[in-house]
Amino acid sequence: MTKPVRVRFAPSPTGPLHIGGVRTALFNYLFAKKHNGTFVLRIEDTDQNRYVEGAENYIVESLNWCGIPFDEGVGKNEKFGPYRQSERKHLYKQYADELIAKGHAYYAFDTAEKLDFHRKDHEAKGKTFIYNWHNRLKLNNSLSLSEDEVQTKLDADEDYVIRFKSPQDETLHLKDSIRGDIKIDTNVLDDKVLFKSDGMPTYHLANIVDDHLMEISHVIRGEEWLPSLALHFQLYAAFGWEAPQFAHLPLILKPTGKGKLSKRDGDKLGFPVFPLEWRDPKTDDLSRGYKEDGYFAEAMVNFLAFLGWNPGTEQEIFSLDELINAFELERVNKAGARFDPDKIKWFNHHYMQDQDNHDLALAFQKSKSELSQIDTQYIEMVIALVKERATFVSDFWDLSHFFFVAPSVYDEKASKKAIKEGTTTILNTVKELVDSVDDFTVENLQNSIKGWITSNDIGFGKVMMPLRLALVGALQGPDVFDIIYMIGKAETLKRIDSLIATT
RNA sequence: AUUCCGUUGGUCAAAUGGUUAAGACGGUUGACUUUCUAUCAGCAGAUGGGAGUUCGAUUCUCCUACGGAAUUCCA
Repeated sequence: MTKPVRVRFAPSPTGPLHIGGVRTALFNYLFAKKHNGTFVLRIEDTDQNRYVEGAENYIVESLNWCGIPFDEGVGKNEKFGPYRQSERKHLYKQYADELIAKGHAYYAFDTAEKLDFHRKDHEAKGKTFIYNWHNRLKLNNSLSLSEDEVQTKLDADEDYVIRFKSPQDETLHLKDSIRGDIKIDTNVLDDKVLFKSDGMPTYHLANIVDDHLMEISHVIRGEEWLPSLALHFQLYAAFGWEAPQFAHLPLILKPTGKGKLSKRDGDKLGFPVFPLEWRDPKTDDLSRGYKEDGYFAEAMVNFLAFLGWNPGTEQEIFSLDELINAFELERVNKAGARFDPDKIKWFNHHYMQDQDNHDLALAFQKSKSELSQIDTQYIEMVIALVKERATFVSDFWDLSHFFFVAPSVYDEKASKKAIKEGTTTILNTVKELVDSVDDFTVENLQNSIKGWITSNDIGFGKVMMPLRLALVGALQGPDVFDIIYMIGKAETLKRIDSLIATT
């Protein structure tokens, strides 16, 4: 008796998909998979003016990179195709006509300029202009004009739009899975345009027709659509169709300041808002992407899943499968969530630890010309040592350059802290000790040097700090003995000599 | 201006009509008898305000404040 779950993600190709869109897609995907349903991608390109070259392809690639590919859509399992609304253009007019025939819609001949004038005029008087029962008889449409006049205009090929006839004095009861019941007084609704004079439907009509034709069972979309819900409900009723269930996701807000996260915030605030980088075909501006910035798709997905949803347990790290399993629409929050760039870094650091060292080594090697001649296996061992401190592959060089190149300068502060009276003598002894270790292992090195320190009661700091400075050039990095072992005896002795030479 | 939605520490957030209101990020302190951006441990920090219902409200209702969204022949 329950219908199969079919959800859709329906972006318009007006630019790159931003992080809020990715989250909407993700929640749709999770919901679909959880219920063995189908995740549909539909391209809502009814506004030809805003069409951007490459945006559609970008959307598809982004979903793929995130690991949440669509099951059905453009170029894939086209059972209900086509999936671009521009290619479905011929479908919509008949539905608009049907509404006119049923008395739910009407022709309107008012020009955009005229309406604009009315809006401004009302605004100047502190009122809001609403095209509805209140004033539609004073305007230029098939309700105010005689049948002959209307026919004459239509015959003369005059521009017209088709508007929904919003009822007077009714109370609508809307249902939203996340927000519960919402009551709306129809008197505040306006007669929305359903069909534009350019022959294309508006979002509202196309959306309802397509969701119906594609047998969408649940509409999961952003909260910015909530004000349109009343219209959409009425449209389903006017057609006599069963409406899908609606769920409006909370907005994603800017990390600081006011308002929802917008496409321009990213470069302004220093973090990406797009999954992949995007070059604007018109301006040639490049916007950063999570992928190129070194984020792992799993980390981004995990983070995004927690923006507006949580499992109610203390678990925070979720694989995609675990998310599918745990996801429930009922646990989605109502309030908008602020985007936190720090938290996604934390997720990335976590996922970094799970990455394969060999893969990381290859990525690291590719990113740094200094490493091109170095044995990948050596790089892999280095990564094993520094990974726990890394959030991105791009962190590796700062964390590990001394495994590949001897320090050329010594950090000033560190030198002050590490080099004291007697340091030269100590370093000379360390050299002898290192030199005398025949079986060159971390353990033997440790036993030798630590043993010497303890038995002579010298103090670890006095030895370890200058030694570290000699090897690294600063007071940082992994265990000193690991470093010695990795760079080898000869290089170690050389570096100690270099430091002694400066004192 | 109007309509709708929302409001738990700086941020993400849990929980309940009834003891000290979880946890995470960030912050901070300490430990790791060598560093640290890592790790571990500790600490600080919250139910916007006002009424009402109730024995009791952060939880339910109303008002208010604040925030957000929408009011396009954009989606």
